[in-house]
Amino acid sequence: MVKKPRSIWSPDHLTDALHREQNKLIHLDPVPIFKKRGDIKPWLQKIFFPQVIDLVIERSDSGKVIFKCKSNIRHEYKKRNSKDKEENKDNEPKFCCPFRIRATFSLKLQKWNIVVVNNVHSHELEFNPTSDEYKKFKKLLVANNDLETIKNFEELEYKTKLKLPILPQVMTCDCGLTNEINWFDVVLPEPRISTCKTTKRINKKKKSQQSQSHLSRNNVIPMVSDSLSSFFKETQEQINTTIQNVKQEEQFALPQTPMVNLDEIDFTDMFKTPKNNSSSINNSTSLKFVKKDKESPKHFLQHSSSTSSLSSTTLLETQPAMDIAEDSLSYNNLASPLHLTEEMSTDLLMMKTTAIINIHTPSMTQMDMNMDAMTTTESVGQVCEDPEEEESAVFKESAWIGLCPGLKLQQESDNEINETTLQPISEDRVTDDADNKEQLNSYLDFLNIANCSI
Amino acid sequence: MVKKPRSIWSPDHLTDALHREQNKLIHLDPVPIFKKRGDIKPWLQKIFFPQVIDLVIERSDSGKVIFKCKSNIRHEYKKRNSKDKEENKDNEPKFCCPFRIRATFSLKLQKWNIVVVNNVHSHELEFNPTSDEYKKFKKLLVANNDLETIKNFEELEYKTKLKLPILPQVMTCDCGLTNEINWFDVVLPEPRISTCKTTKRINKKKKSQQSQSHLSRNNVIPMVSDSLSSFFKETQEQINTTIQNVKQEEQFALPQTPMVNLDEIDFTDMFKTPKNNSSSINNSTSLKFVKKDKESPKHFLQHSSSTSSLSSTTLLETQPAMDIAEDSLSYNNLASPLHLTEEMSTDLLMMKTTAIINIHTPSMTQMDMNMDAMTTTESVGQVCEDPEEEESAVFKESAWIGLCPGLKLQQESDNEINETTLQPISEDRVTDDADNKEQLNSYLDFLNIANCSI
DNA sequence: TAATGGGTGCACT
DNA sequence: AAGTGCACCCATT
Ligand SMILES: [Zn+2]
Ligand SMILES: [Zn+2]
Repeated sequence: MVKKPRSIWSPDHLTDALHREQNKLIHLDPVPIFKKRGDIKPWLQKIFFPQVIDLVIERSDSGKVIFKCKSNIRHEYKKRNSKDKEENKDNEPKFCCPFRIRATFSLKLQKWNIVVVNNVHSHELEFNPTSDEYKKFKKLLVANNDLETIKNFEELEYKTKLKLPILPQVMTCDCGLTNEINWFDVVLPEPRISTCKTTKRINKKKKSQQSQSHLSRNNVIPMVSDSLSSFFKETQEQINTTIQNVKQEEQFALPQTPMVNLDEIDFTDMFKTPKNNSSSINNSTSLKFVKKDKESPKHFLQHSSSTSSLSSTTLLETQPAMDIAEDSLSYNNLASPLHLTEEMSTDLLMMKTTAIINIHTPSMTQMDMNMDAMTTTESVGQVCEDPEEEESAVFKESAWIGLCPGLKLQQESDNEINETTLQPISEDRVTDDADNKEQLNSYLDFLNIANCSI
Repeated sequence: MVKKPRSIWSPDHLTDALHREQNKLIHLDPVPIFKKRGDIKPWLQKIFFPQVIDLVIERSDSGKVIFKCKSNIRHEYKKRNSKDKEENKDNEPKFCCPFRIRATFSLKLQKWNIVVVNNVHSHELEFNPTSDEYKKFKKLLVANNDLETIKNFEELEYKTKLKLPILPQVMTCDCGLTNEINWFDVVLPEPRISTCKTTKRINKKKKSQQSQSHLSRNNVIPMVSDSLSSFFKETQEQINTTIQNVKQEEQFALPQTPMVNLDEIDFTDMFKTPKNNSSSINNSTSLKFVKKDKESPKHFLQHSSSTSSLSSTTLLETQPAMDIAEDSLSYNNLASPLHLTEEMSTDLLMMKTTAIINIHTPSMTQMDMNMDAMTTTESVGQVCEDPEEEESAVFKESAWIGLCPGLKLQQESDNEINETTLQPISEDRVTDDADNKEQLNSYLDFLNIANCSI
């Protein structure tokens, strides 16, 4: 049983936390002292509505409150498919988003601890000012005469109406390093998701078409940034470790932490196709890391809001990458170096930051991710399999799977790819060199499959 | 879409209704005038606790209340399997009993109508005086100072403790014909069920062993009575039709209704093996019906509590019967006459009644029955099947199926039989003649498969 | 509360 | 990320 890694974030930097820690528990700290357990939900809503997450209570008792996303399956489904009711009724998916927030009362500390348990979603996120939860929330704000918050949410509603950016907002901090860090002009909040049910099978031939159509929607950080960022995992882990130490030892110390200077990365041969055998995955990267002093790693993490959280589409079209995925689903670093084109370098420069680049490739479908998370549990079961056939596909089952009854993992076939409902980002900005592009795709496949979160 | 047949029963004869009408809607009439919808549940509990059915509300609003069996999956499961918790947690079935009672407020009639919607269960029924629902119910009785009911339930508890018969009770009626009708000395309430999850696959060779072990438990009406009773379906239907008419036309008229006089049944060649082709199933039986005047059919039905509701075990071991089942799952009468041994005749005489004999062969497993009920709905879906394989088993899905996520119908194999958790009744009391026995078994198989409810 | 079916928030157990 | 009893919803017809 593998324990999920923990991270600790201030609620003030929730945006960052949610975008970075897709595979970690997110402990929110500090949090207010709640007098009643009923006070928790409004507080969470105050910080999660702007994250376009509509919370409801799943279960609660005197010592625990479990929050989840409000089910909007009906609306979503209707929106997508207003006709063919009879036929669709059966296919209508259950709402099975695994995102949870757990609030538990610690008797020892006499306070409520709040943890984001599963920071992924099975659905698109959108701010819905007409939702019941939001209406109730606003009523409460009025009742509490919380004018400041009311004003903020009126602004949020206004922005939503005008299709202005919602999530993109400067994260202010008193460290003096925040100013240059800002969001790129993302218009709509990006789903940090892929979904189990909205994962569609499309013919591989349609891929470029799809990319094209999606390209025009958002103006986003090019994919290469995400790809590149996958190289920094090791560094990030070192930093995280250090941060934990700092937290425990001395809050404001400035430890010697390995930092990445992009100028010093060795870009030679970066686009070589990755080897097909999984044993090579664990090799170290060819990146050279340089230490950069006089930077607080804590600040560093907190200011990473400049990175894009936009998810790239899942592109499982090349066989090598798929083989790797099947053999070894790991978060290890890449075996081979990545080749950077001039344009990529430009993109990197545009970021004007030495921050570690976050990658949010919802590479696996949501269910894949659940499957991955599942391995941290001990439960093993059979789902949807004839008990007679022992050699038929048996896969581990978790409570998450249980949320989507009737769901079955799809097996890849050669001429199909999984396309999620995510907006793919502009592939063509990466390079015009066909060869390089193919190699890049191979890499992206791998990155997607490995679900790197650096 | 086939509509489920309706039946109308007085709550005073609920025992009969539940034992007879396994495949019909049971409209309870008359029912009290309920002032609040909250009054419905206590009233239902008052009459359903003695039926060993522990009701809870599934869903309610101002215009309807849906009741279902209280989930006791935890207890049941623990009882059966107290160790291996970790492993069992995954296999632990969801509670999926299809039994429902629907109370709807009729605006037109300004009254609540109560209908038993699906009179089958996926679990054993047992009276549990320690259940929460029962405790709450008793508190309410005390609060209402309902001494009579309190006394009755104390008696019920007392009987339960001493393992005395609970359900067997004389149905009193002012018609003067009730006295001779009584329950046989059944000690424990018999489950009118088989269950989806407790259906076990055992080797056919163990069958006689199983029968033997079960034989000693209960003293019950021999199986032949049930078998014989299947001949009376047509009559029953005529009676039912007549009853409907009587109800509508003249409540206390004494119409000329076909009645069965057992002395006049032609028992010749009764044990011939049924023909294998389904077309013969619809033939009329060779029974001779004699009309018996001066009997109210209404009374007749109401006094049927003398019949046994004990379910026989599922014996799908003979191929002919199975073929019939596959070809045509119907409620039609038997094609061939049934042969009665002397002992059977004695058994029949023991019943001392001309009441129609009820047959409650939970022949199909619970899920089979659900599947059958399913055909009354329009929903068709795929469950647990790879969408890629079009030729793989696809079966209709209903809401009931949905109650048991991950459940899959089992297909019969030649050397296996389905044994339910039901207590099989004494096969060897029927006859010692091996030939006859085999023929009888064939018949029983058919009866089981046809799930006759006469 | 036209009748009838189902989803789901959430606190009790 | 307890399972479920129950009620406030909404859906279709
Ligand atoms: Zn979600
Ligand atoms: Zn039941």
